[in-house]
Amino acid sequence: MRIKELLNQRFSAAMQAAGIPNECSPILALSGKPQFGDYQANGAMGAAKRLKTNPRELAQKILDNLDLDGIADKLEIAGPGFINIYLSDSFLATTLDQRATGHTHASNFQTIVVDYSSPNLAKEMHVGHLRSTIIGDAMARVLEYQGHTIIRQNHMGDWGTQFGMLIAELEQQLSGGEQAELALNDLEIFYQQSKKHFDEDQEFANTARAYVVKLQSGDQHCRTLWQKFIQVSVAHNLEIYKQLNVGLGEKHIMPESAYNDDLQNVLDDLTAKGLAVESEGAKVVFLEELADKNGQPSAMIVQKSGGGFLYATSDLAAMRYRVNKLKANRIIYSIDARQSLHMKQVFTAARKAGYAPEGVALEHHPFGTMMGKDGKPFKTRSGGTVKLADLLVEAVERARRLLRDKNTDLSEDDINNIARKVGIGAIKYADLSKTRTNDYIFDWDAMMSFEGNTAPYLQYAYTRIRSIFRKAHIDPQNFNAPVNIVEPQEKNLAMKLLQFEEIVDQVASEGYPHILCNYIYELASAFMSFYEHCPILKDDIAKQAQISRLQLSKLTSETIAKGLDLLGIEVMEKM
RNA sequence: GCGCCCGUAGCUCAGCUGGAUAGAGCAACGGCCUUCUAAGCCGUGGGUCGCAGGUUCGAAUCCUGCCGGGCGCGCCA
Repeated sequence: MRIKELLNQRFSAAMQAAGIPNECSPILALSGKPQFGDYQANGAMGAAKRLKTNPRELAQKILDNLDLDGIADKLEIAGPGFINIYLSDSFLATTLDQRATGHTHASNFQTIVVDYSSPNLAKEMHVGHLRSTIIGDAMARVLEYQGHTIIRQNHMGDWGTQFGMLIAELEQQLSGGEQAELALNDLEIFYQQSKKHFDEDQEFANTARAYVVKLQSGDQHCRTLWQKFIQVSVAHNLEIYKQLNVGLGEKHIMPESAYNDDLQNVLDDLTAKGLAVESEGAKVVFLEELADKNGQPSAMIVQKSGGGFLYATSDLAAMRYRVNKLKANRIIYSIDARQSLHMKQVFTAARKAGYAPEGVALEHHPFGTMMGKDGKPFKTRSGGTVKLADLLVEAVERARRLLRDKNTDLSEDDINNIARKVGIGAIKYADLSKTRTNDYIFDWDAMMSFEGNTAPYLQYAYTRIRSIFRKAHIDPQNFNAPVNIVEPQEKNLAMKLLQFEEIVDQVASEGYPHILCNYIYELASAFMSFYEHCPILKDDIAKQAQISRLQLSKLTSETIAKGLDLLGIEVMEKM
């Protein structure tokens, strides 16, 4: 049950009964301070302005018509017309008791395409791919949890100009007796060698250019070399996803090349509809909807003067596929904020061309850049791009060192397993916990200090609870007891527990995972405080209080684990 | 030139359709381990919310203009 929703309904009914027009919302919010109750309704003031009456009198009129029997045990009007709501302990306890093991699904199921990660296969994945990958994955998990049908789409870049260069390089190395596996052992080095040849060797460059054309027109020789390369690169990416605990696999790959045969069709269609016109030798879609102040329409090139297609074209082809074949109701693009204009263009063109009818929601979920401690884009000490694989290895290694320093009870196997979950979790959480639209500073020391708002703090809260149950020889899965709220820490924890579903709803609709992070952190903090103040297994604890506290602990552990799971972060029994 | 985003405590960040005295963490300082894991808890200090106007009962939040920073703008993806 969503408490806010319940209060909203009750207040709306009361406002209607008080003769307040429906457009006026009760404006319910959590109270910022204990002296203002648990929740507050701030709608009386706005409604009073509209009706030109006294806000406090109107608030009283709302209260006269309000039925919160068994929910709140105190209501008060404060300040200019705030209504403060004090929830009753028994209501919170009963609501927690009634909380089903499952959860409330979304009321209207949708088919949602989430386009994320989408690395370029020409090189190894680097830190620039991290945000799309983990933010998109978190969204997919959240929406899946709500019961929607989620189709993950990994729009891998396997079709650019650079592939001519890469297969020419591969051909040369293979003809020199090199094994493909060995040549492609380090994709980054391979790319650099290839680029060097391309820049320094005229003949090689010509071959490379010719190979792009041959590849795209289906030449078998080029196709075979290309597949060899793609295979290795894809395997590398899949390994990264596994390391990251990201739900992307082989079946989610829908690379650019898959749309190759449809690009001409898209262009023909755009031309037939009068959307694509010739301009300076290229085919361009001019969008008046995105015109600047001077009336200059925004231009999106869909075919180069040489005849080649661009990513705008394949994005439109992908859009048609997702709407027509995948039957998407909502399409989410987890893509860098720097591509905002491009996304706007694609969306606008897709609407005009009828590829995405109004009923299909198109959402660009942009994110900022990962910065170093110096505030400039995150690079290695020598100034190169940081490979994702290296980043993950370092995270796990740092976590392992920390575990060794802190604890000697754990076996080597335990340490390795926990270090992976802690290290990877720390990286993901550090990213997901920041507002995604802003740039953020990547700071090893901050995220690995494991203090405050970090993944390890949340994981630690979880292990503390598991430890209690181990000590009590109780299997939490089979444990169930009525909640009884006495202490303020118990109430605070109960309140937080009951907010989980509405937080998930918010993340699902708005697409900001940091809201969920903040919530889990507040929940874990509430538990830590409860843990310190409300002993559970001590001898002098009354049976009723003990089982109630065990129940609160159990619900907390489940909620933390589920919340972290929606973010793609794992928990462990000990740490 | 045009367009988008950002500016909140020393640092990193929250701040929920405009709400009450702007909140966390880190760092600093002071307490709490023979008692369920101290990766923890409790407390103290620290902010002209970039600047100036405007809208109103009320503005970090909305509008306008400046200042400062980042990014993008037809043949790369």
